[in-house]
Parts: sequence; C-alpha cells; structure tokens
Amino acid sequence: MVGEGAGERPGKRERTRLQLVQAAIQVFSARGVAGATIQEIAEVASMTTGTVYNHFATKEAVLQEVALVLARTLCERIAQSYPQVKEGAERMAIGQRRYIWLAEQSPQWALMLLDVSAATPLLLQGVLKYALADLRLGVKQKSFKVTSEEAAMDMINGAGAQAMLRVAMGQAPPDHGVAVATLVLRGLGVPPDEAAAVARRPLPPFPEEAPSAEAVPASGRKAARARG
Amino acid sequence: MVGEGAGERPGKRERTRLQLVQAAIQVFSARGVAGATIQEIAEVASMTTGTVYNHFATKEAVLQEVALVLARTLCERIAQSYPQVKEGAERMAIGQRRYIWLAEQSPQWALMLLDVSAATPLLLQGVLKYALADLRLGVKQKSFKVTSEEAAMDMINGAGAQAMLRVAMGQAPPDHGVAVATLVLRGLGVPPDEAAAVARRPLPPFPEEAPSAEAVPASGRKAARARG
Amino acid sequence: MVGEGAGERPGKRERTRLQLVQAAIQVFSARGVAGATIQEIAEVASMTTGTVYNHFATKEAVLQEVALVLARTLCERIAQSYPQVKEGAERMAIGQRRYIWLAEQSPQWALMLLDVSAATPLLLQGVLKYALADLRLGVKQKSFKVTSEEAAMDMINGAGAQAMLRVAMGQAPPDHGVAVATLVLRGLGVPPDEAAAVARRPLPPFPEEAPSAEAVPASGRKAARARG
Amino acid sequence: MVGEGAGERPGKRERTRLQLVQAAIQVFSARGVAGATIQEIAEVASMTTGTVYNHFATKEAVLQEVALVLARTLCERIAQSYPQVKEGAERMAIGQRRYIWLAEQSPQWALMLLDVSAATPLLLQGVLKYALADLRLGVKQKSFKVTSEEAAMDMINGAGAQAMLRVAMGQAPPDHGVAVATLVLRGLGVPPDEAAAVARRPLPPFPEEAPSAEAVPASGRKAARARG
DNA sequence: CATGAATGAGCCTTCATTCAT
DNA sequence: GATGAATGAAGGCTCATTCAT
Repeated sequence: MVGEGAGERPGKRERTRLQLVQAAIQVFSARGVAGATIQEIAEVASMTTGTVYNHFATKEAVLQEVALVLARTLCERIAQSYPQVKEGAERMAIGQRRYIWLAEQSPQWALMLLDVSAATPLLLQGVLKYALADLRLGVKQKSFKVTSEEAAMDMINGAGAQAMLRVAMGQAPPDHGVAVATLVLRGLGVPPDEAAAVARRPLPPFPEEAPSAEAVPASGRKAARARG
Repeated sequence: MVGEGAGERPGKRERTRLQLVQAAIQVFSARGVAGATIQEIAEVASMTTGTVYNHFATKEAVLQEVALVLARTLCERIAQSYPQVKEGAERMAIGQRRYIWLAEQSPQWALMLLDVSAATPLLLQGVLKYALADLRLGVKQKSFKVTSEEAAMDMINGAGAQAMLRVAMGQAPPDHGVAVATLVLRGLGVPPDEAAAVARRPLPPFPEEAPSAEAVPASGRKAARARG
Repeated sequence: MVGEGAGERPGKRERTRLQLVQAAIQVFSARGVAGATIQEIAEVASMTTGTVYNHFATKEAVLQEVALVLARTLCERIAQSYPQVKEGAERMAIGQRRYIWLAEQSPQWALMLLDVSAATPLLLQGVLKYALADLRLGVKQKSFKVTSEEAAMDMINGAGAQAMLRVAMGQAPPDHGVAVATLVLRGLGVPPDEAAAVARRPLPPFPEEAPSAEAVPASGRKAARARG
Repeated sequence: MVGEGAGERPGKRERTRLQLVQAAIQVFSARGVAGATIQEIAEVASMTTGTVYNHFATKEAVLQEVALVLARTLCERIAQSYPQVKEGAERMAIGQRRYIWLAEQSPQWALMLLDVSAATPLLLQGVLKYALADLRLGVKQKSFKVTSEEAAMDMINGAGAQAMLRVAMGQAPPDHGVAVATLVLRGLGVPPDEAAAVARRPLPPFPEEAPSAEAVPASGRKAARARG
C-alpha cells in the first residue's frame, strides 16, 4: 500500500497491539483470566471489540500474547538486575526473592501472573529458563547437589509460586521471601548456615517501571482462581 | 405400594446427592472446574438440572461439596495408610510421595484435584492439616529445623503440587516422587544422606478403591490449566 | 370411607386448607402475588408442595381461594362494625376510611390486598357489593345524586384504592382518610359542609383480629406490583 | 463501502433502540408486563436477545424506557391538545375524559398503560404532573376548593384509572368519561350544575398517531391483572 | 484498518407440577 | 391424604465472534 505514512515508523499497528496487551493485563488483574471479557479489554484500551479481533484471532490468542510479553519483560528485568552476581546460589535466591517481592509490591499483579501461568505453559516456560540456568550454574560450582533437575525445578517453581500466593493474599509473615529462599537453597544442597547467609544478602536494586495494575472499576474478580 | 423393602430407606436423597457428587467429579476431571456445567453434571448423573438444584443451591456449592468429599476421602485414606510410622521425616516423605503416586495412577484425577484445590480453600485446608502435623512432629523430634512454618508449608505444598502436575502430564522421570521428597526433606533440614535414605524407604500399601475418573465423551477440557 | 374419626369434626382437611391459605396470605404479603412460590407457601405452612396440590389444582386456584377468604373476612368484619349506622353517606365514609385505616395499620397487608385485587376480579367483586349497597342507600335517602352508578363506583373504588396505596407507602399526610372521604362524598352530591362533617365523625370500633402479615424472612418483594 | 447515503447516519443504534421499544410496547400489551419476556420482545423486533441486552441492561430497564417514552409521548400530545383552554376545571375534565377516551379507542393499549404505571413510578409521575398543574390552576381560579392536594390527586388519579379499566374491559355505559369527569369536578368543589356543564363540553380534537397495539399471536396475557 | 452493532449458542437458575412411595 | 424428590420447560443474561459499513 501507498498511504502508509513513513513518519509512523514505530508501527502504528504495533502500538495498537501493545495497548491492547496492556489493557488485557489490567483486565486480567482485575477480573482474573477467566472473568475477563474481550469487550472490557477493548473498552479499557479505548477501542472496540472489532479492533481486538483485528489483532488477535481469539481470546486465547490474547492470553498467549500476554504471557509472552509478561515473560519477556519480567525475565529481562530480573535477569538484568543482577548481572554481576556470579554465584549460582545467590542468583537463585535473588530470583526467588524477587518474585516474592513483586507479589508484595503488587498483589493483584502477582495473582494475575499466577493465573496466566496456570492457563498457559508459555509464560512459565520463559520464566523457568532463567531459573534452570542458575540451577545448572550452581551445580557446576558445586554449591548445589541435585540428582534430578526435574525435581529441583519442581521445588523451586512450586515453592516460589506458593510463596507468591501467600504473600499476595497478605498471609505471609515478614521476610517470607528470605525464609523460603533459605529452605530452597537447603533443599538444593547448600549447607544450612550458608543457605541462610546467602538468602539474607541484600537484594540488588530493581530497574524502574514497576508493573502497573491500574484501576479497573468495580465488581472485583469473581473467584481468586489462584493456585493453592 | 407397601412391598417396598425397608432396605431402601437409608436415604434416597443421600444416594442421589452422592451420585451427583460422583458425576461432578467426573465432569470436573473431564472439563476442568471452570469448564464444567451444571447441565453436563446432571446429564452424567442421568438426572435433570432441576434435580441438581434440589440438592445444591449453586454451582459453587457443588464445588464445595466435591472439595469436602475429596478432602475427607483422601485424608482419611492417606493418613490411615501409615499409622505405624512414628518418624516425622518419614511421614512427611510418605505424604509427598503418596500424592505424586496418585498422580501417576490417575493423571486426570490428579489434575482435577489440583484444579479444585485452586478454586476452593476448603480442600487444601483439609489436606494441609495433616502435612502441618507431620511437620511439627519432625520439628519436635529434631529432624527438621525450620524458622518459619509458613515458609516450610509453602515449600512442601508447592513442591508437591508442582510434582503432581508434572507427573500427571507425563513429563516426569522415573522415581520423581522420591527425588522430590528427598529435596523437600533436605530443605526441612534433614542431612542429605539421611534425607535420601528416608525418602527411599518403601511406600506402605494403600487401601483400595482407587479414585475413578471414568469416561466423559469428547470435547476435552477447555483450559488445561496446566502449570509446568 | 370408614376410617374417618368422628372426633375430628371440624374437618382436618378443612383445617389444612385453611393453614395453607393463611400461609399463602403471608407469602403474598411478603413477596407479592407474582413473586410468591408454591414451595415457599408450603414451607411457611410447614407442609410440602405435594400437599398444596392435594388441595389446590394450581397456583391460580390458591390465589382465587385467598381472594375469596379475604373478601369474606373483610366484608363481614367491616359491615358488622357499623350495623347501627343508617345513613348512606356516613356508611360510605366509614367504608372508605376503614380501608384507608387498614392500610395505615398494616401497610404490607394493604399492598397485598391491592395486589390480589389486581390479579383476580373475585375479591373486588365481593368488596364492592357492600359499597354499592351503601351507594344505593344514600341515593334512596336523597343524600347522593348520581346519574351513573358505574361512574360513582369508579370514583369510590378508584379513590379508595389510590388512597390505600399512598398510605401504605407512607406518603400520606395525617387524616388522609377523612380528606379523601370528604371529596368522595362531595363527588356523590353531598353538600361540601355536610360532606366534611359526615366524613369527620368518629370511626366506630373495629372487631378484633387485625389482619396479620407476620414475618417471612428476607429478600423482600421484588417489585411493589401495586397500582398507581 | 462509500456509496452509503449520509441519510443513514442519524443513528442506526437509535433506530434499533426505538424498534425494540415499540416491540416491547406490543408485547407488554399482549402479555402484560409480568408475562412479557425478553425473547418475545426480541422476536417481535426481529432481533435476538443479545441485541436487546446491547441496548438495555435488564428487563427492568426496558420497562423504564417504555414508561419514559409513553409518558413523554402521551403528555405532550394531551397537553398540546388544549392549550387554548384557560379554565382549570375544564382542563381537568378534558384530561380525565381524554384518558378514558383513549381506553375506548385502544383497550389493549390502555391496559398496558395501567400495567406499566403500576410497575414503575416514572410513568405516573410524568402524567400526574399535568393533572396537578390543572388542579392548582383551578384552585387559584376559585373553581376548586380542596384542603388536601394529596386527597384530590388520589381521587383524580384513582377515578381516572378505574374508569379506564372499566372502559377498556368494555363494561362501561356510554359517556362514561363525561359521567366520571362530572363526579370528579363535584368532588373538587365545583357546583353540580356547573360540573355537569363543564364536563359535557366537546373534547378538543386530538393530534394524530393513535397508539398502536398491533397483533401478537396467541396465548393471551397470563394474569389479566384486571381490577374491577 | 477501525468500527460497533448484531449475533446466537449456551449458561445458571427458578418453579409449577407430577408421581411413586 | 401426605410426602418430597424429581422433573423439565423457560427465563434472564453473558460473551466470544462476525461482518457490513
């Protein structure tokens, strides 16, 4: 086509798509994945349902895209927050604590993350890649002793998700992140004292742009579809 | 008529209710909690929707009842399967492995259990009571060293659920249960060698009546609600 | 049949039927005629739906019976409350004011009366018979001058019903009954001064057993189906 | 496409909404407010239930809109039909007779009006505003003598509604409107002779577009909601 | 591309009524 | 005659999806 203004470089289509994804994240946060509707996502994005379907074939596709974006954004930011840390054990602890910390900063957002995770394998896949790398690093450094990578990942992921949930629901004691990270490190084979010490080191600063959940009117999420 | 055997008495209502719960379990297994509909539950139970509402005020109420039944049945059977084991650590390992074993025996059923757990706090509450007891027992026996019960429960529950999911989805290596239980015990403070040894002890036999998931026609569950 | 105990003279069947009618009145009051359900009527009467259908062929039949009972009870009690009054004008005023007074004493009950009236011609028929008699008496006594009985009855009935509604809804000024009766008498041809005087005479006492509306739990009538 | 005439613009949405309201009026007429269903309204409008809910949040909202439209249409047309009449008494009589006349012209429509009035305060409110104005005008002109506006309005409204009902049901003698108006005027304090004379004056012509009730198949209104 | 009105399948829930006991 | 579990026909409402403009 000709009419396409060259001045619109950053892709108008892309911008629209991004806005829709942002809106979807907001609505997923507010209503839960199951409770979200295409019409509300469109409305929040100040668009119409037709437009949503111009970008995504189906509601499921919106979910996939949200998962993808979430995974990318999250992983990058988290991974970039501790490039200088070379120790697998500490990297692992930081990862765990970071997610739990996020749940503290933005419970709604964390619940959404868990919800989206449960609904699509994509998100989890992306996130766990990093955890797996740290796990292997720790093993290579002889900090971790695991005979089954799968078992280790289940513990890491399971404990982390569970802790996020507890924190997001306001039922966690102070320093829950440190406590959980300590147990996980011990499980991975780090001697108790060292585990406690490593897990307690200060968290590196976190790049800006905290995840936003914004306001979506009323009639809160129907059933906290989170995992237990 | 008069000739009706007195054996019929013990509650037709109760029998119907039970049939409905069984049907609900089947449908939850086949479609997931969110994808299940009252009409299909009624149909599977060979009844009408009206009858369902004669027994349960709401779809949510059906879910609650299923959770209750599940919790009661499960906990009793599992707890009774190792009354003679006095060591907290071993009890804990048995519990973990038992659930993972169940996921192996009946993947559909396990997915349903996870799904129902996610949707209602009731079920989890019931199940975790037993795990908590074993945790405290282990602490009293100096096998476990934990500073935060909450963190410990998150690890125990999280790792277990995650492992069940992996097993149910057929992505687990052999002896996954033992591997996970080992890590969990280590996380709870049991020395590595002992942890491995305890987790490897043979599972006590399990009372009959394996959970049934039966067949429900087609159009598989909508949102696999997977997690791994 | 033989088994019918002679000691049960007052008719057990009749008693049951009466209880059902009483229950129906309560439920109609609480939920409105349209909002009432057979199951709640049965429940309030401490019976089962089956029993209701042993006495009434249909919900409509229950309504008819309620209307009949209401008409009989009401008319008798009202008519008997002023047998000594011989003047048509005063009898008319008393009738009007009595209904309005009832609406004051028991708004719920009045709304039900209006609602039942609207739903079945039976009730109104019974009630208006008395008003018509008083109208004719007044005409014969030269107090009233009307060329159309129908028009007169419309004014009498319409004004009365409207006033009951206003009173029942708590939107009437004090002495609304007297004011309305005065206007009606004037409309019927009574000179203003006399109309005011007659309408203001003290109401004769009213036989006991005020209409009961009792308590029926919550979830009040859906839409005050009353007439405007 | 481009060739679309600009004449289409003035709101497809509005047109649809209007069609729905028209359909609702038809269905309300045929089945009564309580007996009307959203599906039949949709069907009569040649649309689907979903479309109805695209325009009205709830069945109640449809009723409100119908009431609003009815009130606006009616009041304007009636008020405009006698702008030149300056006498309160005559205006009052015209109003009364006009409604009764409408019931004669279109009984179904009148019954619907009464039914809608009963179900929502909106309609009545709008209609009575005009009657109240005429009442006050008559009082200022010393034609009426009333001590309670509320009582007067109850008589006016009540007698009018009752008369409409009787006429709509075909049970009224000829000239019922005049007869009722006469009585009402007398009730408001107009001397009998004058009342009769004023009420008998010819009705001014009425602007076109008589209310249509059309045909809606069978299975007549469930509860005739009659009143006398 | 965007629009947004329209669709229609389907869900949850209610309730008058039946009937075996 | 009483019981009450079961029925099943509707009804209100939601929402993913389509399509003409």
